[in-house]
Amino acid sequence: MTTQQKPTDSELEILQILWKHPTGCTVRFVNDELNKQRPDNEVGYTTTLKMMQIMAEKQLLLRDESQRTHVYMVNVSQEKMQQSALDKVLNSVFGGSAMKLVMQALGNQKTSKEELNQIRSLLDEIEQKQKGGAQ
Amino acid sequence: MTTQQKPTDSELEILQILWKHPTGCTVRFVNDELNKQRPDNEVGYTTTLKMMQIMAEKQLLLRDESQRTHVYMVNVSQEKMQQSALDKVLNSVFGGSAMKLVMQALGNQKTSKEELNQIRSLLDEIEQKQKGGAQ
DNA sequence: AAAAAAGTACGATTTTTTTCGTAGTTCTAA
DNA sequence: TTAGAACTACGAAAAAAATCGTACTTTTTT
Repeated sequence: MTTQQKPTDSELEILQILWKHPTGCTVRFVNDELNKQRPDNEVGYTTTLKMMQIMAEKQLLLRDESQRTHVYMVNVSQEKMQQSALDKVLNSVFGGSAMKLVMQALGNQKTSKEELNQIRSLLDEIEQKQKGGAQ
Repeated sequence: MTTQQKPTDSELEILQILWKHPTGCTVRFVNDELNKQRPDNEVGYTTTLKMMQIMAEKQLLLRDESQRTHVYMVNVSQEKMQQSALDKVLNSVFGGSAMKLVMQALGNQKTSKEELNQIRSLLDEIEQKQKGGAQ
């Protein structure tokens, strides 16, 4: 039943922009942002348009057509996508071990003391939940 | 600098098997494993063969042709691939925040108490390194 | 030693993803 | 009120990835 939403890489690129602007964006805006990020290898307006139309078909986006200039809004939660992307990486390169993934992510990133503590808090929280929460 | 190796999804599927058998595998073996994992949607022998040949060209694999039945060995470290896969996810869905990634990974996975402690140790270690290590 | 089995090579097809041109519409400004 | 700018729709080309068929060679079996 899990209707595996599986955005492609360039869909993801677009989604990212939309997530930052949850109130909705025009194609023009997204296209500009996109090309800001990749000043080499620019992409044409109609390319982005087509992309977003397809994404709307797939229900990844919603489209407000009440104005001439359509406004698109993201229709999938970032969390959900994060989780599914994570799952994929987990299974494809970490052999399913979340631990290893976390270790690697922590090990190779510069993480501030503050962030480290934040993670510690999370660990405590998880442990609490497991203790009390039962089952 | 980093000659970004970027295996495709099905290349990754093959790499995974090879990582589990670092001494080398025949095409036949890999193909069988592959189809074990996806009993629906099986893939033909020559498909896998072709795939692995291409991967050898790309230097993802090494090939021992001394025997008639060629033996392939993985030629990229799992760590490197893990890191690059992680980077990709990091940038494509987590807006570059390793923290968020870790939090999400920990939050949504069942993590044993032992593992949690293991992570705590890692945190300590990182902190130590940052304190003393300097430079 | 002939037939069958197991391999490799390689071109070609199919499928998926990305990109864009063109046509037609609506809005804007001179 | 007309030229140009900004949009959308849509088909289709281009590029990338995945799959397979066929021909040919070497082993194995009988």
